[in-house]
Parts: sequence; structure tokens; C-alpha cells
Amino acid sequence: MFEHHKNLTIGQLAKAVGVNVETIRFYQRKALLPTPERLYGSIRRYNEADMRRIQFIKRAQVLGFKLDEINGLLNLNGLRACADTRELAVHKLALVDARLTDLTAMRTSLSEMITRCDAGDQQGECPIIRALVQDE
Amino acid sequence: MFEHHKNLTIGQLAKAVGVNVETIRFYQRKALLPTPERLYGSIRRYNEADMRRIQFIKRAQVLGFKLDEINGLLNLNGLRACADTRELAVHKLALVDARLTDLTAMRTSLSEMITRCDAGDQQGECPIIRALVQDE
DNA sequence: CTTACCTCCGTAGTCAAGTACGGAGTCAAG
DNA sequence: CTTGACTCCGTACTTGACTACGGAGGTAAG
Repeated sequence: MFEHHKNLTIGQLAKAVGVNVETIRFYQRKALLPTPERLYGSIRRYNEADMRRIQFIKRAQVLGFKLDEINGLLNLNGLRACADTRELAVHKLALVDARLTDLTAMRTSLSEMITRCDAGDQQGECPIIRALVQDE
Repeated sequence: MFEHHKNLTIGQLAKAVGVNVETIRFYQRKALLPTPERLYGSIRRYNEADMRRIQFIKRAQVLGFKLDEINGLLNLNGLRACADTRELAVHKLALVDARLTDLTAMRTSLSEMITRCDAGDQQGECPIIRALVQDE
């Protein structure tokens, strides 16, 4: 076993959290993740804190936060932290809502076009193409 | 005036359809748009067909089609055209639905986190951060 | 005819979030 | 002590849809 997730090599850490080794190195370059010292010799070791940090990043990504924003979240602490985080979340929610509106409109158009196609009301031309060619 | 949108220069065309000059040149390179001959002398002229083609591209983009797919749409013609287009639209619709599901889940999580934040049930820690740190 | 702006063209850069590569060093097993 | 797997590190490539740059030449107004 991995000694309860302590002193992992980068490869073990990657496997444990389900990301690519290169991704971890990429996060280090982006300073999303600390680069541990090279102790005894030359090979770096990782611990549970690193695991949790990567999992935090991945969870935040699922919610639609970008890496830069996640970096912000990770560096928040102290009194204003909660307010800042909330503000970020509210902003993100607004973006998600806007995107939902767009996608819903897109969905409606697409399915209308398909319906018209199936109704066979075309006169020599594909109704989907015709809809797209439409002026205005 | 522009002589009713005939014989436009690339800059006038760009302004007329609301895109960047560079975008038009980019579309030409991608063969989404024909590159007109250089008539009398050296400067290319564009007409309504070019305008309509760019507008077609922009409309299709709003529906979530990628440039490569739009290229496919533009090159469709003849009998199977309509069936092909329909198939593409159906496929796109499925993608849109999947994205809608994802976004809705994201929306729910975000708004729950914000609600918890407002409820002030945190015990010394921001509930949003706590939710993200949560194992599993 | 000059000035100022526009067009042409190829190449290169941008953003996001990684992925890939290749040579050198290290570590554990046999 | 050698083999094979892994690590380290820098650099470059990927995707999609553009945007920017720079020098040469065309074009319209005065």
C-alpha cells in the first residue's frame, strides 16, 4: 500500500487523484500547487495536503471556475474570505445563467429546424439551410 | 453610399456584416469564403453573396456549430443534403442537451452554496470553501 | 503629386488547460 | 551492477477561432 497516502511520488499522487503527471507539473508551474522540496536525494514527495488541493481544484472546475479563479479561491483566507468567495460564486452563477439562456435558445432553434425538416414542408430546399440563410 | 452592397472592399464588407477584416481573411484561408479575383488592378471586390455567406456562418455559429461543421453545411447540396444536415442538427441538439444538463447541475450547486453562505450557518469557515474541500 | 488611409499577404501570437517529448538523473529489484 | 521503471525539467505542441504585425503596394481626396 501507499502508507496511507503519505510520501507519494508524483506518479502515485497522479494515480491517486486521477490526473495526469503532467497536469500536476502544470499546476505547479501555475502555482496552484506547491512544489515540494527534494528531500533525501532528488525525488520529490507528496502528501495528503497535495491530494486535497488537487481535489479542491477539480471540484471547483466542475462548478465552472477557471484555474485563475481557483487560484484566487486557494489564496483567500481570513476575515474577508467568505465574502469574496460568495461574490465570486454569485458572479459565476450569473455567467452560468446567461449561458443557460443562450443554450436554451439554441436548443429551441435546433429542434424547430429538425421538426420542420421532418414535416417535409421544404420546397426543393433543406429547411435547416433555408433557416440559416434567412435574412435578419 | 455603398451602391447597394455591391463591389465592396474588404473593409466595407467587414463593417457591413460586423466582423473584423482579419476574420474575413481568416475565413478565406479556411475556405469558408471564396477569395474573389482581383479585377481592374489589384484590389478585391465583394458582393451580396459574400455578405450572405458570412451571415450564414455567424448564424450557424450562434447555434453552436463549429467552423468545420459549417464548412460541411456550406458544401452540402443535392439530394442527400437535407438528410445530412438534419443528422448534423440532431447530433448538435444532443450535445446542447448534455451541456444544458451539466450547466443546470452547476447552477444548482452554486446557488445552494450561496444560500448556505447567506444562511450564515458557517462555524468559523466559509461554507463554499468547506463544500469544495469536502471529501467525496 | 502628395498625403493618408486602405488592402494584400504571410507569419506569428493569443487564450485555456493541458498533453507530448526527449535527454538526463534516480531508485528498487534481481 | 545492471536493467527497467519512474522522475525531473524545459520546451514545444494541441484545439478553435480568431487577432496582430509589418512591409509593400493600391486608391481617393485635395
